[in-house]
Amino acid sequence: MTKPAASPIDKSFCQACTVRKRAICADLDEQEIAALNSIGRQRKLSAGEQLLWEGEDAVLVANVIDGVLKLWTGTADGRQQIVGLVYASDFIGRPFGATTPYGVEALSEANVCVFSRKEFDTFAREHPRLEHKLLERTLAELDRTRKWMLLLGRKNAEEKLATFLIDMSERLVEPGSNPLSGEPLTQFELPFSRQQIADVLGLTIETVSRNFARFKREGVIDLPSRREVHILDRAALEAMAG
Amino acid sequence: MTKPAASPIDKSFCQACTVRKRAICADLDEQEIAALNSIGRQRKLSAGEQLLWEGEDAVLVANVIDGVLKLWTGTADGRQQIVGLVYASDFIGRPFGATTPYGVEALSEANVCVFSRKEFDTFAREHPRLEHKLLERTLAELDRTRKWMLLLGRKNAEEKLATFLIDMSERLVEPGSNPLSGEPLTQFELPFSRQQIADVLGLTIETVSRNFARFKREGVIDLPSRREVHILDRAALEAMAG
DNA sequence: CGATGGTTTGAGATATATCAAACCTCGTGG
DNA sequence: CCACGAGGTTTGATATATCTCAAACCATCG
Repeated sequence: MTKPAASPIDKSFCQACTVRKRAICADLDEQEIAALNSIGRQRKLSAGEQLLWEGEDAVLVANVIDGVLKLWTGTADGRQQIVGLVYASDFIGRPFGATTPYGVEALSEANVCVFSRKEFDTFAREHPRLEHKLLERTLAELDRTRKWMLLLGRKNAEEKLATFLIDMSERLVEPGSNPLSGEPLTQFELPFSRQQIADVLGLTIETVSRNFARFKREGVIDLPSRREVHILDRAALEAMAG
Repeated sequence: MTKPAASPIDKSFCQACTVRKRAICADLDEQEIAALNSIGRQRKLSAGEQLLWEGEDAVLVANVIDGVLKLWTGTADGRQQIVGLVYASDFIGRPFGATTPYGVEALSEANVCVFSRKEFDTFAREHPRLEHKLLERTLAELDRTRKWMLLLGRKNAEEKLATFLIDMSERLVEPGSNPLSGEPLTQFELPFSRQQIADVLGLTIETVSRNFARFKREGVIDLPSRREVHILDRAALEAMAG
C-alpha cells in the first residue's frame, strides 16, 4: 500500500529482505517499515571496496544484507587493526555522532541497505522500538569487543588463532539457519586472507601462517585449500584457546 | 512530591546528586526521577571491593557517583585484562542481558547508585529518553573500546604507556569542571597500581615500570611519588603515543 | 606459460616476558 | 622513636615468543 514508485527502494523490498527478521528493523510494523524504506536504498559493494573512512563526517549508516565487512583503524605508520567484523543482519555506522570512528571495508562481495545518518537519527528518535533494538545490538557488540580485548592483550599466538577458529565456526553459520542456537561448523571457508586474520589477531602474517601449519601438523585442523578449514579435533582446539 | 519516606532513597537524593546532569538520568523530568529514585539505592564501596562477578546472573546495574572502578576478565590460568575503566557519571552493568559479562571492582573508594537490573530494564523500556541516553553512552563506549583494541593489538610498550598517560590526563579532570571540553591535566594522581596499569595495557608490571623510569630519565614526565605523574613535555608524549 | 599476488618456510634480531633480588614506603608494635 | 614486616615497586640478568627480512613456493589469470 501507500507509497508510489518514486520511493528509492521498491516498496516490496523490505518484505523480501532476507535479514528482515534479524536486523534492527525486526520490530517495526508495516507502516514503519514503509517509512524507513523511503529513506533507505540498497547498495552493492565488491570485495575490497571501502564504504566509510575513519575520521570523515558520519554521513551514512547501513544494515548488512549479505557479505562480510571489516571495521578497522590503524597507526600513522601503517599498522592496521581490525576492530570488528560484520555479517548479514548486522548494523554499520555511527548514529548520533559527528564523525566515523573507523573505516568500513567489504571483505567479500556485499549488499548493504544504506541510510543517510541524519535521516536515520531522526527516524530512530521517533521510533523507540528501533532504538531499543539498536541498543541491544550495541550492548552485545560491546560485550563481544571487550572479550576480544582479553585475546589481544593477554593471549599468545596459539591461543589467539585457536580462539579465532572457534569463533569463526560459530559465526559463519549459514544465514538461513538461526544464528546462535545452532551447532558450530566443523568445516567452513574463511572470508579472510592471512593478512586480514593477522590484523584481527594483532599478529604478523608469518606467525599466523606458522601456527596454521602447526595446527595442521598436529592434526587439530585440516587445510584443504588456503581459505578452507576443517576442524578435526574441536576439543583440542578449545583447549588451545585458553 | 509524590512518594513517602518509605522510598529506598531520600527523595531529595537525586536532586542533590553530583552527577545528576551528566549521568543517563540527565533528561528525565522531576516525576520520572522520583520514579527511578524509588527503585534505586546508594551503596558505598571500599577500594578493592568487587560489585559484580563475571558470569554470574546480571542482577544489578548502577550509576557511578564518584570513584573509579575497573571492568575486567581473565583467562583460566589467572592472566587478567582490564577491559574498561569507569568514572563518575558512567553507567555500570548489563541491561537486557542474562549474565554479567565481566567483573566490576572498585579501585578507589566509590559511591554507586544501584538498581535491580530487571526493574531498571522495565523502567528503561517505558522511558525512551533514558534508553536514548543509554544508547548514546554505549555507542561512545564502544568507540572508545575499539580504539583501545588498536593499542592492545598493534602498539609497543612505549606507545602503550604514552597513550595511557595522555588518556588519563584527559579523563582524570575534576568532576566539577565540565568533562571533555576542558584542558587536559599536566599533573594528576593515578588511581592505579603498576599491576593495574599493566592489566590495562596488556603488559607485565616490569615493562610498565621500566618505561616509566625511561620516560622520567628522558625528561618527558616526572614522578614525584609512586602514583603522581607530572607531564613535562606533552608534545613528546603525544609523539610517543604513535 | 609466464606474471602476479598471496602464502609458506627459514634464519636471525629484538622487544617483552620471566625469574630473581634489592629497594622503597608505610603502618604496626615493641 | 625505632625496628620490623609486608606489599608494592624497581632494577638486573636471561629466556623466548614473535617480528623482521628474505627467499622459495603456489594458485590464478591473463
